[in-house]
Amino acid sequence: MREAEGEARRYHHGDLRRGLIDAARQILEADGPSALSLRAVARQAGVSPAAPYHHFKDKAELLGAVAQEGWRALQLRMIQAKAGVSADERLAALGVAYVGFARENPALYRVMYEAARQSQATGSALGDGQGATYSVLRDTMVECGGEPDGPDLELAALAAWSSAHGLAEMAGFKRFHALKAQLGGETAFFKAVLSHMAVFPTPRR
Amino acid sequence: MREAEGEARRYHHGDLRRGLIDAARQILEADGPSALSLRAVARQAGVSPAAPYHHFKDKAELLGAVAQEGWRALQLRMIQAKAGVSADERLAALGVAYVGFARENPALYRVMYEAARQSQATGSALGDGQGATYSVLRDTMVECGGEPDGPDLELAALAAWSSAHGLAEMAGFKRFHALKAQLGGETAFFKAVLSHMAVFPTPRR
DNA sequence: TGTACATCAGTGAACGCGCGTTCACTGATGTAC
DNA sequence: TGTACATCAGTGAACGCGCGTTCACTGATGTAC
Repeated sequence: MREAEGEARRYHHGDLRRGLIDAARQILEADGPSALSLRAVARQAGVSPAAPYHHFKDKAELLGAVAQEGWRALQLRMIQAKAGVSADERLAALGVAYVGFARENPALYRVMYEAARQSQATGSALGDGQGATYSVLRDTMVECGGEPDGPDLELAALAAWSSAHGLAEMAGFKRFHALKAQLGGETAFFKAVLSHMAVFPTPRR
Repeated sequence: MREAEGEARRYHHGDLRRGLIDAARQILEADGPSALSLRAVARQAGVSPAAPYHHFKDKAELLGAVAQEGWRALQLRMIQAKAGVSADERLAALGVAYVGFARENPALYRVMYEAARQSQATGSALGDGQGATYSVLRDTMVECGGEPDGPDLELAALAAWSSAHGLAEMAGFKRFHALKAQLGGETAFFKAVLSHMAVFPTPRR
């Protein structure tokens, strides 16, 4: 399908920039990162292959925008997750939120890291979504009693971030399906694994 | 350059299968996974684009072989790392070995996981290098006092595997360069981060 | 040891494909008077 | 309110490219006698 809605096709799209980013996400969800070409995005948005160039300098810039929105969404989800949770459960909540997001949007998640690596390689920080998201974790660690600005806080934050990222990537492997089922679902599974990582303290009940 | 050695060019390569896999690794090291096309591999091996088809069914099979060798190498490195190390330091040694390998061969490491995901998606287990490597970790956990075959062992092994994988992916970000330098090098850095993860017990000195 | 021949492992040209990007263009919109 | 015109946001055709794969071929190798 070329159009999401039955609306009459207009020569001017209205907000094609938005439309292109949405189209990219639809492609990611449906066919994964390898299907994400500029032409495919234009096709999905119902527009000619040249149209995107009025809104993005090149393919990299479009992908960067998609990634940036992804980081922003993850960040918001983490902020929501920690709201109203007691200090000793806050980090665990953050971890579950992080891994949950990554598992629900695996292709987008991949693109987010690809963009972060890319923007580091090219030196362009173009809206450092990864940095802002990482800050949410570090701030939370301080709230939960971490010594601010010491190497120990940084180490703990990196350990937590790594653990969550690693789990997000591993959770997709069939090898762990049985374990997941045994524990009664994704969320319980995430909690259980995270509770084995010292940086995600979970009060044992 | 088309030939690595000054040896006279022979019509028959001798062991082109080997040569192609080596060529692939050279490309990975030099230009990363995105440069890894069948044609590029043939070029690097000094052979026509059609030649690889006498040794591999298609591109996926070649990449699978490269990945398989990578998993095997990682496995050996882990086995070496744990040899002759006392039980209470064995897991930490394994973690350092794992992360070290991934950091020294980042492009190969990426291809290894790509292949693992792929072979899971297509159902073909074609030499499950990831499985064998994971087993080294799980076996080590049992040696170090884990209850065999319980869900707890599986959880701990997954937690450790995730942590190491996550750290391997994060260690490349500039964000952590200062911390790495502060701790005095890669290995010390890996040890420090891993020691924050409960599943990698490190005796504090 | 020499020769005929089957088999193996290469070649090189060609295929169709989808890609990112550019270009001259045109239809729609908004603003000045 | 109507009209001229600049600007904006599209079109569609074309570019060159590298890709994976196939094909008919040929040079090299090894085996039977």
